[in-house]
Amino acid sequence: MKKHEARRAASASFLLAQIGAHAASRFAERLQPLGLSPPHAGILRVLRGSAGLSQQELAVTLKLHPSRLVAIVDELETRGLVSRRENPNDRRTYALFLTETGEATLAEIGRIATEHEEALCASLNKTEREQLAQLLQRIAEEQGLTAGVHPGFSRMGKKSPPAE
Amino acid sequence: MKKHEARRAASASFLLAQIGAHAASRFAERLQPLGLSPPHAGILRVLRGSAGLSQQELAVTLKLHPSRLVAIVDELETRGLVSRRENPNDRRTYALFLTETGEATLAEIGRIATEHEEALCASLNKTEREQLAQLLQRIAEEQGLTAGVHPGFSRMGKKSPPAE
DNA sequence: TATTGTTATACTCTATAACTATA
DNA sequence: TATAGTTATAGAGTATAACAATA
Repeated sequence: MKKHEARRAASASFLLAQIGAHAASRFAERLQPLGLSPPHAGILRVLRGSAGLSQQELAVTLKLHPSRLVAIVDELETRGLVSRRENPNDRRTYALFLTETGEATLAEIGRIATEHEEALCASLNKTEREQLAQLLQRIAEEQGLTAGVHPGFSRMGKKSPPAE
Repeated sequence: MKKHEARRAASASFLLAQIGAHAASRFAERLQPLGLSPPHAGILRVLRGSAGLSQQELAVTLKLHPSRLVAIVDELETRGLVSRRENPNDRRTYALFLTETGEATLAEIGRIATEHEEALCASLNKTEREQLAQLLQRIAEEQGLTAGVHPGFSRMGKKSPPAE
């Protein structure tokens, strides 16, 4: 079977969807050794910036259904990465905090993210990467995407065996 | 609850995953009025370039499981967009072709894709879009992504109610 | 015996909504 | 009565693998 000759000009939108899915998938793979999924990492990251959030607030921030968030927070708590503290003012809610282990894990995730970025953008030099990031940033803003919130969190499950 | 101040510098990889998921989701929405999903569109597009492919070959090209491809081709055939012709040389296989309706639909998909591209890149001018496309193209090539094959096809189902 | 296309089964995941405790 | 968190149920979707026909 003959291969398509080289690569034809593709639209930016298709390339974005294609590379985006690839990037998300690879990042998830890199996270697997830690037993974490991208949503886990997202929660840890938000919690570093806004400690003490309730699950309700966290669900709104990350646009996750509360029922789904419960399971993820349960896992994070079981692993000792996040702690639920009781709220004296409203005993219905929990205030969520990173534990020390959680912070250490988050640092490790940061290293993984850096490696991931490096691998993904290996074909671009520093200037080009900044150029790319700036263009993407403008698209993200104009499209109304919230910083740090991945629309695909809803579907980025726990285990996605690397096809074949 | 206080909003995060403005948008902090995000990594290119996160932006790619974020915008990529957004782009894929929006494109799927635009396709919905036609009753088609991105995988449907992908098959039609491949078939235009390589008419007469067998399902097996198509499955390999698009990296879809044969069992899944059957269902999608069934739908396309039912809608009269694709026809299965018997292969005299090997009666186990079908040769797949676009029908006239299929070609017309593909043209419509092309218009939709153009609108989509326009909407997604509204914040960039022509030069910037080309710049972006070039950078993305280089990443795609270096990452070994096949032209026209979306890794997320496997997961881009039929109906994904536009969450509010 | 190997391969194409197909069908059937099982499994995973997500959302809906019912439930408990507190406000 | 309304809301936070939780749990249970049901629904959708995918992959695994068994099956029939042909090579």
